[in-house]
Amino acid sequence: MIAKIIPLKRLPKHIDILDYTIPKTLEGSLKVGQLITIPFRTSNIFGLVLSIEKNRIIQKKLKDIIDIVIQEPLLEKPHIHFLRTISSWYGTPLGATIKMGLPPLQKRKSKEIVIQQKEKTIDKNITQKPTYHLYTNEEHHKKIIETITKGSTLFIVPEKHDIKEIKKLIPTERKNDIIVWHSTLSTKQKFERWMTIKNTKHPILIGTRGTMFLPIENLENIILDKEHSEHHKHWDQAPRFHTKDVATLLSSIYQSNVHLMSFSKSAESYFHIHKGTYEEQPQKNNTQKQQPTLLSMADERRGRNFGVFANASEELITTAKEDIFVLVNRRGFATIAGCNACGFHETCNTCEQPYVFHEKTNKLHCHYCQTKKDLHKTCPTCHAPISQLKGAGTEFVEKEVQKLHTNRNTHHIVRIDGDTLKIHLEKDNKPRIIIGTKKAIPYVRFTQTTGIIITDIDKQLSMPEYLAQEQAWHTIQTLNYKRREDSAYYIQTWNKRHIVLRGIKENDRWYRTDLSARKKLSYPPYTYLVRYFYGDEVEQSSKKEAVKVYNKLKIALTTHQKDSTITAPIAMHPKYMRKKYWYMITVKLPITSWQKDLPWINTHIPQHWKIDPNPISFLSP
DNA sequence: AGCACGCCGACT
DNA sequence: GTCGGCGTGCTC
Repeated sequence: MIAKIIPLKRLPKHIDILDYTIPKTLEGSLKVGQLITIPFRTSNIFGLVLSIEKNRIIQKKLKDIIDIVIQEPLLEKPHIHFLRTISSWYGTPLGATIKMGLPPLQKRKSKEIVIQQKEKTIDKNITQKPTYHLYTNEEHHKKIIETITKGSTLFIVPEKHDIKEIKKLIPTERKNDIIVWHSTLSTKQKFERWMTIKNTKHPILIGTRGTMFLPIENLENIILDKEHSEHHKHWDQAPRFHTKDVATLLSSIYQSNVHLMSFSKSAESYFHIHKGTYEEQPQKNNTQKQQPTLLSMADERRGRNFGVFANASEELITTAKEDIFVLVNRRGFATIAGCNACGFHETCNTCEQPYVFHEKTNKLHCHYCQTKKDLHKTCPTCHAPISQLKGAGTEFVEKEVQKLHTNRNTHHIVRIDGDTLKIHLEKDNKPRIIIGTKKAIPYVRFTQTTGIIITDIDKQLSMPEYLAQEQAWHTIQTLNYKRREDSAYYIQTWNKRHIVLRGIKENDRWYRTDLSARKKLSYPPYTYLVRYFYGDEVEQSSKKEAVKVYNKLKIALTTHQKDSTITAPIAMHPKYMRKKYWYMITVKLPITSWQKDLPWINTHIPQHWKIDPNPISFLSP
């Protein structure tokens, strides 16, 4: 008798399943899903039993399985099937993917794994449509959670700090079933919690995206909260998955109900609700909070105000009795040195990213390839003096706030952005003015914040990304959701008539416009997008490789008559990153068949390429 | 990926 | 005759 074994070791994709002979002594006790030890090359390693085959002719000499580590299988068959699908979608080696569903394994510690046998429940065999819940306040949010938290439930939140908020909303009688999971747990905690999950009948698992790989059998409900958030995508490293795609797969395997919820509906969900692929839970008459006030910067200039803040914003800052939050866009767009006369701005020669001006060194910095350059005094094209372009960064805005507060000392003025390494907040009762990027939002005390200002929404709105508008929309809605009812909320803009800003008054307007633009360009949600990218130290080699794979893929797609389109290789943005030049190819698959098309296309992609299905960015990694 | 194997050139 | 450097190919 032989067995197919998945070696639990980081190995290349093509050696994911190996055959071993089953020694007579283990014949009766070997089971699918068991953790075993196998000889591999010169040492013994862990392996997982994938299948047992009784009548197969053995062609070549195979090695014997050494021993069974734990009698009770670590993973159930459906869970192995789930992880194999993940491996085929995201091109991750099977052994490494299986490990995502297992506890941290150490040779000595593995003896401590104790698994109680659980009785099997009968499959329901009906998969319902995903249900959508839009909530307008935390009370409403809590009510929804109370009605759907039945049996074993998986809560996926976009970020770690969202976990404690959900914990508060779980009905009291179910609080004992809560198990929290996130990537920063220690090895010991992960080990213990993995066993608790395995041995709890109806757990309520709350965690970030990695929680979806844990072994919850008979999963009844999958809930994705803040469904609009870009943090639902694991873009960082392989497998580059989106929680929505993984949730759909889980629900098809366990026949679980999928619930999507948010206070700000994603365009994708809007599309699915109207198409009927999602069922929207009817809204009770929940009062909507008043939307933000738009402040036209063009009008301010006409009124001879040339500052960063509109007059109303300035008044808010100078008269504040409690906290104020000033949201400024990302640093990269902050202090770009350029010419106000002709629009010239300095870009890095290697990666084509705009340079960022740093006052400390008085030089231009490229934060992608770490190069520095002296600042031109005058514009090389039109000889006008070079200045810092409008749309100031957090540092600059902080200085402006300090100016407004000279000799006052009523507030702590705190800057929180991607550069701030340690966030230091004084514990005293003195009010704060926080100047920060989106990263600062979790540190804002919304119950004592009486004013919110977004200084430069325009930069976000004009980014060359198909999701840029949507992200701006959700940022606006997030602050509106979190803010105190009686607080002031200002958005400064140069373009009051921008479609996103018009959407503030006519809710559906932005959704419809943005979706029709996406339809014209065959972008998601009308197609399923997959990006493949490749990096090389030599730019020409990277480009050549991309062209080669593109041609190969194009032939494969046409000969197999796949209903998919492919775009010619383009440089990524930034194209030089981590000492490599990056090129990419994108493929658009039909939304009805991507699940089976994706693994097929992946087989045409060479080893060292990165596979990124359902990306949140079109140009950037 | 990581390791063994083998081919070849240099050196005791 | 032996040591070691690196290119090739396999892992059950």
